[in-house]
Amino acid sequence: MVKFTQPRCEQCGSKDNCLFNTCTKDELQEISDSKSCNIYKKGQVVFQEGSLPLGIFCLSKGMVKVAKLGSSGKEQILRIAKSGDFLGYRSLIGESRYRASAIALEDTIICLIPKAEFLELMRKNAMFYNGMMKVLCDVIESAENKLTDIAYKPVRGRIAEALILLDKAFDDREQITLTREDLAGFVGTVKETAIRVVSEFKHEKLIEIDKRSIKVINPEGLMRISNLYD
Amino acid sequence: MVKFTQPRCEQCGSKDNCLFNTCTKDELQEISDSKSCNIYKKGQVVFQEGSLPLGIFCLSKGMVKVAKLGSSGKEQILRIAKSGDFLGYRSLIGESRYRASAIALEDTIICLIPKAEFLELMRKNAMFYNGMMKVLCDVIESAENKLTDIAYKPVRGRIAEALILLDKAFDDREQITLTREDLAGFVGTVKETAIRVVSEFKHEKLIEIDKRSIKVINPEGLMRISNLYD
DNA sequence: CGATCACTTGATAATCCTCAATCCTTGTGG
DNA sequence: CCACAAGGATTGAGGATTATCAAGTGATCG
Repeated sequence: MVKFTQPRCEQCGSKDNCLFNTCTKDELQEISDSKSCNIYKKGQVVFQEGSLPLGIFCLSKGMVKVAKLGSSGKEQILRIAKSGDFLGYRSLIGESRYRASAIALEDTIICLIPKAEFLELMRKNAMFYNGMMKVLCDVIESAENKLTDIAYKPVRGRIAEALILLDKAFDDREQITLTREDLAGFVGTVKETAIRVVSEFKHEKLIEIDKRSIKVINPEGLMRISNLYD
Repeated sequence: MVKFTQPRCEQCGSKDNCLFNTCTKDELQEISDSKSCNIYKKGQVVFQEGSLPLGIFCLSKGMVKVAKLGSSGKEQILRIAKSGDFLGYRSLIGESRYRASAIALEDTIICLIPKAEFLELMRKNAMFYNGMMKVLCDVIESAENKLTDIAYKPVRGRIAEALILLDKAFDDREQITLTREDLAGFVGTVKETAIRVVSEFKHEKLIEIDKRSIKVINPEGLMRISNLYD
């Protein structure tokens, strides 16, 4: 275990694209004082489907997949969280166990804000409360879109769409560094099928492959494929 | 058009299983004064995907499907709302257009509470605000479950699961009166496939069919089939 | 430099969709 | 009250899509 000084929200590199930007200086200080931060290595589990939430996680640096186990042990990735995003709020607010697991896609820094502190903040800060509500609405929207896509859009269209989404999500890296298996889990198919489609896209010059990472070079083309089935 | 006296929340048959049960007498009166109610006949559209929300709908009597259009015009049913349920809150709170349509499954009575009134209520009544938040969390949970099921659980398992869910949703009727096409839309398949599976379940004595409606007679058996693929 | 993990490819098979034809139920107008 | 129209339910055949299984190859890392 690396020695590591607990970072404070005030200095956090993600403080601007985080809902905590609705907080006052005092509130931020209180959060900083009460939270506890951790380094999670690639592949490490942040929280596990079925366990009880003790607070909410705030992703300071890195990327995390939020996934559920589906039939025959296949993993459905619900969303990919980036720095500044919260994790585990649904279970905390909904007062239930985690319905999905969170797993680091790379080495990350994640802080845990205790439940009491988070609820207190929601009570006190209306902007924060409203912001959380908007976040919940966005999550609903994207889940329902994904649901509809998986139901009726063929894999080819879903992967085209996913690559466009991921291209935006990974914008600071210029490349999508997801495993083929994770990409498959993201669109609800299996590794082999994902590989075949990705390989098609490469031949069609819609993407380029550098080692394992994918670089989108023709987003319009992907968009067209995605919308072919609308 | 039938003449029809505007019902008031205080007398609404669904007032107990409605979030408005967190409201004070005064608040309820204010809502009643500001809302406008309507009869929607079976098949009638309550609101349309893509249009702008003017308020939230409260379902006083009847059942409504909330559905999105998927690829090649297929309809994905996101959820089925019952009396006491709200409709259209996601778009209102998320400040977006409707991402799905709501269509009456039978003759219904639905009230429209103006946006301003609803937002005012959220501001004033913390219990109501909290209740809405819980509702949003529940919607996320069920959307994500459905998403995962559609991704990896075969149709047979999905229909078994849906019949159990619908059996509860339709509890006051003892029968599930969905069209086969709606059932198909609910689980993300096509009419013919749904028909075949339903017919299998009938032969396996898990359900009975009376005219068009489905009656679950062996929920455990359906549950077993649903979980076969977990 | 072996070993592990990710990626790739091909053959095969299961699942599910599409299309087309037909039947049954329900409601409606004469 | 009956005939007919319309919509829903059903069935079968055929085919497309996607999953599964097996057998590799290439990359990465201690």
